Amino acid sequence: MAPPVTIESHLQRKLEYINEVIQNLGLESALNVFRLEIQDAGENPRTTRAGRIRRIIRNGDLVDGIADILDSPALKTQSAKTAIARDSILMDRVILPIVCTDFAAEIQALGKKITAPTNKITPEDLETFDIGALKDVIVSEAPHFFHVASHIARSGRNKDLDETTEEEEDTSMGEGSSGNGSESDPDYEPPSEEDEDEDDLLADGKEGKKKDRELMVIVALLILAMSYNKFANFLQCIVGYFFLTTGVPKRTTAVLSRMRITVSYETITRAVKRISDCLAREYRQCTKTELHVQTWDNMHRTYSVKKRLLHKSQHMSHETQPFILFMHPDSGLTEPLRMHTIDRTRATELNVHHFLLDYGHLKKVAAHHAFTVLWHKYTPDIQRILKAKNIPKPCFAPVYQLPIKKSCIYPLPTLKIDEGSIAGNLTVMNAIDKELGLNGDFYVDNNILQLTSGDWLTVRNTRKALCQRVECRSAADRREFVEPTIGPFHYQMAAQRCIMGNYWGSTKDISFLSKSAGLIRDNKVDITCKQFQQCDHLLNDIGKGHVLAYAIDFTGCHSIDEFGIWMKNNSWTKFWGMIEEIVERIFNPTLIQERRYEPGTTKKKKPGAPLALRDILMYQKLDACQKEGDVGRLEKVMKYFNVMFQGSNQFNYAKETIHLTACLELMPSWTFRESGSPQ
DNA sequence: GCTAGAGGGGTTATGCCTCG
DNA sequence: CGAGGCATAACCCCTCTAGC
Repeated sequence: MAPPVTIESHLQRKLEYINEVIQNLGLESALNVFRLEIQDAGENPRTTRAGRIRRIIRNGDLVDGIADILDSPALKTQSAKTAIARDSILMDRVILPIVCTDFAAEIQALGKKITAPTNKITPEDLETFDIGALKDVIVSEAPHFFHVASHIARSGRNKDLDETTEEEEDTSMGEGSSGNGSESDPDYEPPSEEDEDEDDLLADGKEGKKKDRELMVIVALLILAMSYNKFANFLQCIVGYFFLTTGVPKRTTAVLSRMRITVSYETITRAVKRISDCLAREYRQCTKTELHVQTWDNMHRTYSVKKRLLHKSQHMSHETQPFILFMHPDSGLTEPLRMHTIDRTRATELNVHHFLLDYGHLKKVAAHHAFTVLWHKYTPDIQRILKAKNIPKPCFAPVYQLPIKKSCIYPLPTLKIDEGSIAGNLTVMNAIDKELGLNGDFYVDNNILQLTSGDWLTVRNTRKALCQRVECRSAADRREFVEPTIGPFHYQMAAQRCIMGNYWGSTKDISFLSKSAGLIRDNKVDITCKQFQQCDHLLNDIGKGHVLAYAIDFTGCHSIDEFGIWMKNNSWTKFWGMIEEIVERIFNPTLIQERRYEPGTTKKKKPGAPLALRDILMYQKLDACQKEGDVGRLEKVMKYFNVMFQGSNQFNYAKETIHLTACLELMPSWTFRESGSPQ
């Protein structure tokens, strides 16, 4: 079939012809001829030919010669590759050593590129860590090995790796190592298909849980690289840092470091020290020029230490943990605040009308939250009735929404100071200034307003400390530049405590929170609200339950199933009317009174589910507007809790809410009181 | 029944050795 | 020559048990 070979034929055709001739002789490949010669030389060592071959092997020409043969265009044909791959002696004795030498060189070269000396590592290395970038390094430094490893892990199947023509070793290795991979071999195909099925199953069944074979290959290669060179520890360093920061026990790290999945524990601590030094330098630099908020809070720990006391007994340790907060670079808030942006004297204008509640707004928000509860339970039904009327899903328009950006937080070294006292607070402020390398004169000279933050105790003590200093001579000593502000999170905690205190009650009454907590066997929740998250979940769940209960009550249904049927057969007007009715009931004082007392008497009926629902809906709103960054709504809902705090024993919060209202509405030269969303 | 101390589990710091 | 890892000291905490 093929054209006859003549002297003018193309070189490729000539080589193919030689190949054909060798195969017709039953010798399979040119390399096989060479192998037979070596064998022959072994059997008849006294011949001159054997001596020549020994010399070739001794001089190292053999490897070069084989490599030349492998590089020859003749071996680009599939039949030649198959011939080599099938020749086990040739594979084991000749090709494998050549290939392995190349692979070792690749891995060593790779090792030089991924070092991360732990006393040179920087925070940027951690931030910019990207497994994709590591893969790029691997592909550029160890392309052949990566190719082979991908083949073994069968991660590169879908890519057209088989089309590559530049490396014969790999293709032959790949086929050779996966069981003489030719089409005729029956052992080869079935596992492949089975494997593929498993892959599909994984992809269908568990979304996002598919095996990341490429990642496995990358990690395997990086571990191999570390076996040559312990300094090739980039990935291991990152993993180790992750372990240390997530509280993995040292013994676990020790085990994994033996497998070179991480570096050793000592190395990790060195890296952590180095990183903390870097960060300290960074925040010291940034605090001089950028807007930042100094936050601190106290930590009480009980120590049971023998050595530090004469008698072994528990003692309380008071420590303070300061933080520095920077705004996100994109938020546009990087300039420090200046002194003239606030006018403290305007606080005297504070009047009772600043605390009047906007009931219309609160009702609207409550209706929205009640709607959300029903939406989550009856989404298809509500969607259907919305579609029938062709109206969009009601959503609450933000009042004044700030863009939510992640701020940058640096923890400062923990101070052995109790900030519970006024003097302690001053000490904390001085210690922070010392840590940052700033002093009072810096703020005064640059006309900078320094924000501090914390819980209400911190804020109160800071302010009292400032009051004590009012007689100092210089502005720097008076610390006039300090403006304490509160974090809404502590506000929410106080609101939670207040609600819990109001409705905790006894375990005997079904409408009290303690009964509900007991019913679901939630023993982490208590009246002190030590477990914020648990209490949060309980309040939200009870809020949902109350909304549903009200809805069932209003529609005259007797069970939740009946209400489900009602939801299927109603109109939008009836549905929304029901929600408005619920809100009206919980916000109307007359209706509440009627519910609370027996008609015409002062005898109390069962206490306040409507009030509890109202407070919980307001609490949910407080939570939601914090999450959405809606300062306008926050301001309105804070007034609701302000009134509540005034009647509670949360004295600090009662007082500070008033102060906060002045801070928000009167003192600054800017305002949050725009109507509607700024965008 | 109480208590001191042994002993084991665990963490952190540091000196020293090895190896790239 | 310096980074990484090992061995070890120092320390804390908890539990168990012998001895009173």
